[in-house]
Amino acid sequence: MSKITPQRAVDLVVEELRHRILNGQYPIFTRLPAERNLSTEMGVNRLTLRAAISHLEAEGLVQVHQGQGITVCNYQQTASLELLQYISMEDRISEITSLRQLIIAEAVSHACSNASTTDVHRLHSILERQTRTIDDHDFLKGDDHFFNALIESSQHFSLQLLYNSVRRVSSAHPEVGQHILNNRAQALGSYRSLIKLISNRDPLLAKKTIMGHLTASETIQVTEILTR
Amino acid sequence: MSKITPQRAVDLVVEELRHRILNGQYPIFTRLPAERNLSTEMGVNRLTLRAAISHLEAEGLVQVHQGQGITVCNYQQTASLELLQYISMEDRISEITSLRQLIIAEAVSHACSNASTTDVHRLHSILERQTRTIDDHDFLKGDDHFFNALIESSQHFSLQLLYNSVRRVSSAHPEVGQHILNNRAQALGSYRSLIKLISNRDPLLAKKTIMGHLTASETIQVTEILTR
DNA sequence: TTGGTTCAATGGTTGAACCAATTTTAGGTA
DNA sequence: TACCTAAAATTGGTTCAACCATTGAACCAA
Repeated sequence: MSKITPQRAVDLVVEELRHRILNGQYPIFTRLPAERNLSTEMGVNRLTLRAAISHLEAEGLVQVHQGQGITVCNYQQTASLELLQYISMEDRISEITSLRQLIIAEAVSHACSNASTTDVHRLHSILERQTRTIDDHDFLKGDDHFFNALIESSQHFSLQLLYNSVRRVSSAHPEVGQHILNNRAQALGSYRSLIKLISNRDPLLAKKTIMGHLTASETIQVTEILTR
Repeated sequence: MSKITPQRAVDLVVEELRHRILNGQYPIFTRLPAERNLSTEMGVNRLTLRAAISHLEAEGLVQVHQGQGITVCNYQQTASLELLQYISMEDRISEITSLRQLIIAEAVSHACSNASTTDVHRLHSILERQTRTIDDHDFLKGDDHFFNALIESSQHFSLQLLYNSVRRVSSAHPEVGQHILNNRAQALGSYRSLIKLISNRDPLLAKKTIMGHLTASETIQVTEILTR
């Protein structure tokens, strides 16, 4: 059960400022109001505002220079994937799902080389549990669990970190989760397929299969693997 | 010319704490010393320490709960790619280069559909300039410039953000840049190839070419395109 | 044992003050 | 007028001391 902690003042300030920046209220390369003015306007102490600025700095949204002020970054070139959590994706949902696909393909490919038999068993047991999961929320948690386990078994640290961002972005945009729920059967099928591909231990074939770049003969081969 | 600003106290604290966390001096799931003690130990005011904590929180390294303390996150599951800037990559350099490759493949594929003729001209002119660039540092800047332009022309916002992280990680690890410099001719050749693939406007073929997943007939086709 | 109260520890916030870097302004000089 | 310089104003950086809010543990009473 998640605890509902009333947000800290600093969090509210972070959200408000982020919102203003992403809305263009504080355009790129312009300066924010001076700390003293901004803190007064937002009804918090200057130090609270500064903690918020420190946070936004870490997100790549602003840059601070003593004596010069706080400048809005061209975040398209400074921010990271984390930014997607906070912007409306609308027609860009496909960007995330395709990115996710890309990551999975790469992860499975590496898992073919690096996954232990324990890893494979773990994936099987998660799949098993998912099969019996009815509740929507639980299913999404299980789905995340599966892919986390998959990526862990690839032993690819960079992919793991990348997937962390994708996961957060996904959960910030309910459409992504809904898409999974709308295709449960397909999801369960893909779990099974991915596990089989990993068990087959052919990195290149796995990648091609997931990305759909197969030749005719490869297609036959894969069909055989998946129906085995 | 980059200005050498003496680091702020808060930056030094951020670096020190990050170092302690990544070194395991503050193990995962354990609590940091209380703010009052930690700030005293580090010789800064509690508020300066708090600004640093706010930064580390944004990086996904710690979690703060009032009355409970500051807890070190299991950053393998909470941090983003940005973390790679701060850890020794050693044998993981290939992870970054392959990730970069993956991004480029996806970007070129999208550029095939979305790049304007202006974009292509721009890529040509960057390539032109790179050909005449001698200085190592300038070459790396041009290289970055080229791929930035490439990814911009893909009009894939998520990829752009992702590439931002990869760029920062790369420049944090000199080996990556050195690898490029050691293969200049190859780099220039790949620029040329990528431009041609984009001009050819075949997303799937471009992707397969870059990822090396080609059939015999496709190989012939690509050879023809690249020598055109 | 259960339930509530108290208390100590910890983070959250505030106000005022002063330091440091930068920009702007005012004045003077050529 | 044009340019340089020094003073002043602006802006972020840091510190101190105090108090608020939440949490967990210890304690006590039913």
